[in-house]
Amino acid sequence: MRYSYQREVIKNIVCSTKSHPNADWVFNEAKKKIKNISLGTVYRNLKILESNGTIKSFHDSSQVRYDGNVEDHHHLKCIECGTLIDTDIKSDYDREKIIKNYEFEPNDIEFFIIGKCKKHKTQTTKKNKEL
Amino acid sequence: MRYSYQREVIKNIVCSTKSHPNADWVFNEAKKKIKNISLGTVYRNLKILESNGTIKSFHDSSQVRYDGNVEDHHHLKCIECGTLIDTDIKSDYDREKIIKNYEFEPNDIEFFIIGKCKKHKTQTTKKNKEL
DNA sequence: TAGTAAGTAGTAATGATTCCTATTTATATT
DNA sequence: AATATAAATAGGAATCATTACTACTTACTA
Repeated sequence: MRYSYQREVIKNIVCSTKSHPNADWVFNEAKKKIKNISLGTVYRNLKILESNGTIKSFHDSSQVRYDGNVEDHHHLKCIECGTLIDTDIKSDYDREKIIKNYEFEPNDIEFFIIGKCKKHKTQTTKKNKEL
Repeated sequence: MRYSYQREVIKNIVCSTKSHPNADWVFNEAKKKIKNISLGTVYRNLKILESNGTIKSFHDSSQVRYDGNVEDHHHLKCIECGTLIDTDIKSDYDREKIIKNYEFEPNDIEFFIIGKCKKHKTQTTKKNKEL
């Protein structure tokens, strides 16, 4: 693959944030470095970087989000503000059972814990914790 | 809420299939019963039925899919053909750890096992099973 | 240092979903 | 039963994320 400055910039943007940005956010950041970069270039390179294994992606409601952290990890998602929080949570499932019962070859999992973040959790929950 | 024949038809369509349909599929099925039903009506009623708790929804790449099975269950998703298979798999995570370490109030999880279905799994996997 | 194929900018097209509005309809009230 | 009215609908326009297209530019090769 040929070198491209645009791709280099895009990679650095995604890999230096923990904000799980979408293409549009990356595009706006990239414009700060390359005034006339095009949105199509951003989309194309995000895909290339993903297929490279340089970054990861996941679907968040109607958008694709990118993650420079390629280590195996899962996310907490706040239903109030949409914030995605990195965790070191391991999720567990019975791999052998899936292979056996469903004749399915599992490769990967998509796992999100949906709820309310620190800022948005209810008083009730806070109280319950204290009880 | 006022009765609507359109909503009744839409509910029955979603609740009588295990195909995890998107709005467009439901629309086409509904047209068989109501020739001039509009796509907007389908979208609106799917949302209503979901907020009702009558059906569930989840995001599958760029689309929303609906599920008439409201029991707690997870899905296997084939990367080759996109098929979504219902399972009775339980996924496990450390709820207390999330509350404590991340000050997060978990309500729900989204869990997909990604891989290859019976029709598309590799010979390698089949062999490995036999070893 | 020129040739060429990969990459880009800019813009048009697409596909899923939502929005808008005039018309229709379920239902509550005479 | 006839009427009023607010909710629901059909049909089409608008939106938003993403992809496709194409003429131009650029990294790399010989």
